[in-house]
Amino acid sequence: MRILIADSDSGAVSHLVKVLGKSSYAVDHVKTADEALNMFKHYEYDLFITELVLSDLPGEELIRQVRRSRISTPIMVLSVRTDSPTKVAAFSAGADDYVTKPFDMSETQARIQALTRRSYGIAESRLCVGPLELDLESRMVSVNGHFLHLTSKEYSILELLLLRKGAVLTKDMFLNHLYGGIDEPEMKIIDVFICKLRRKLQRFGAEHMITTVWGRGYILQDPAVAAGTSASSQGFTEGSAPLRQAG
Amino acid sequence: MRILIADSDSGAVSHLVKVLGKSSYAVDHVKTADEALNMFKHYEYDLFITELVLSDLPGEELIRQVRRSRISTPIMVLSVRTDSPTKVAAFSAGADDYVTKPFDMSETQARIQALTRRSYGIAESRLCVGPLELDLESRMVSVNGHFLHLTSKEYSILELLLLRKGAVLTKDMFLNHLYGGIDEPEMKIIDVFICKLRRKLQRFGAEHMITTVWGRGYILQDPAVAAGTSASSQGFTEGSAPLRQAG
DNA sequence: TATCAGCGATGAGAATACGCATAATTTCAA
DNA sequence: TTGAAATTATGCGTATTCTCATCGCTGATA
Repeated sequence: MRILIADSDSGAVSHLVKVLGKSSYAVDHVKTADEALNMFKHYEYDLFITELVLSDLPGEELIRQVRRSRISTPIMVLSVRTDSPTKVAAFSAGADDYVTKPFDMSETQARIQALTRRSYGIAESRLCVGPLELDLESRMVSVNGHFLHLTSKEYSILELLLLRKGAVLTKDMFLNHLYGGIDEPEMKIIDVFICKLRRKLQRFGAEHMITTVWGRGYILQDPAVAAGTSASSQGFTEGSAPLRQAG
Repeated sequence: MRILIADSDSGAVSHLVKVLGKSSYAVDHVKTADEALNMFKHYEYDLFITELVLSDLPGEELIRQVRRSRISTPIMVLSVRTDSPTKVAAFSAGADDYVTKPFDMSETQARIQALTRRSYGIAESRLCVGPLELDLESRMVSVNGHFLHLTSKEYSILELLLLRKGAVLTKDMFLNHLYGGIDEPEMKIIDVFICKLRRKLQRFGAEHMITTVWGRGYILQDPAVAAGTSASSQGFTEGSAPLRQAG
């Protein structure tokens, strides 16, 4: 899960950055609107958190520019200003949430969670596919009722697979989901993690859930459902369900 | 835009109902969780606003039940409770926003707008022509319900054909779609892929879908529909239509 | 009808991607 | 600081796909 934070102040926000980092969010932290816009040019984010007062541009204008660039990433505003007109202006510029400083850490985390899952069109924090269950909040993963011990990266990969189940995900997408803009490792590690994930899933009887799509990437499917199709190596249900929940 | 509000208290909320009604939202107002669940059975909403304290069920439990019914409508909680654990619990049950009473009307309206505007514009990822179906997300292709195993390039070609169905596509277009200008192989390769595609489609009864336009390129059509229509649809017509089916 | 360019089909070698093991490096808690 | 776990890098055998050369055929044109 990838977050961009634009904030010049280094107080409570830097604490937030740390907390999020430890929750295995990939956080990029910039100090100016210009830097933020630049990051948006190169990377995709699941959430953008911004101050309203940045040195080079009013935050509200920044939000407007982001939206004008057709970036639909959810935006959370963090600000000391509590007056209603300011809030309304932020929302109408394109913000999705507004949190006033000083903020309560756990509430803010909950809001961040709500915004990120919503950006995938998902309403619940528990995701299921066949025998596999993943809870976005507690980061617990179970297969047929057995809880798996996943490392942070393994979890992140499985998380993305579940958030976008039924879609082919390229290694680029995984890299983007797992790492901050700078110093991404080589693409080849993704298949190492996939390999490890598969083995852990298999240990409790969840085989053939992660399918390789040659030359493209990987896709997560319920093997029980996919089994119905004979001729192809990668089956899928006939007349299958809509891939995205309305939201 | 359709909104369901569950609230037993008739003070500020009834004012909200009025205001929203005037803003051309269609608002249904119920007083109990039971009524709310009943409404969800019969109607679809773009937003659900609920109190946390309802006479028959804790609001948090109501949210959970809604989510369990696979209803992914955004949920806003309105409550007098301001403590962080309560908020976190609401979010984790599946809420998308939490507003404390007494609430500021204009801010709340802005939040409502932020929640509802996201429900627009969900892209359709499935393309169909006759017996042929292609899903852009999962890259699955089926013919008469049989799933095909296509290689990466084969898929890309079929994808372009479907995205621009009914139009003549030149080999240049295919090359550009497949290689994006860098390291392009010989143009002849397109023939090869088209040939392989045709054979795979044929295997499951989809014949004559990809038609050759001599000297120009290829076109995808539903054979059942195209039977009557000659290929005058492209503005490329030079006398009689030079169409030929491969055998 | 002759001629020529475009198309269909095939198969084999080249190129590429993948799975997995293992090794090297980093991180983090004790 | 040290040791264990996690992360990253590398290497290689295997599997799959891509590409090209080739040949026979088709349609356009004069």
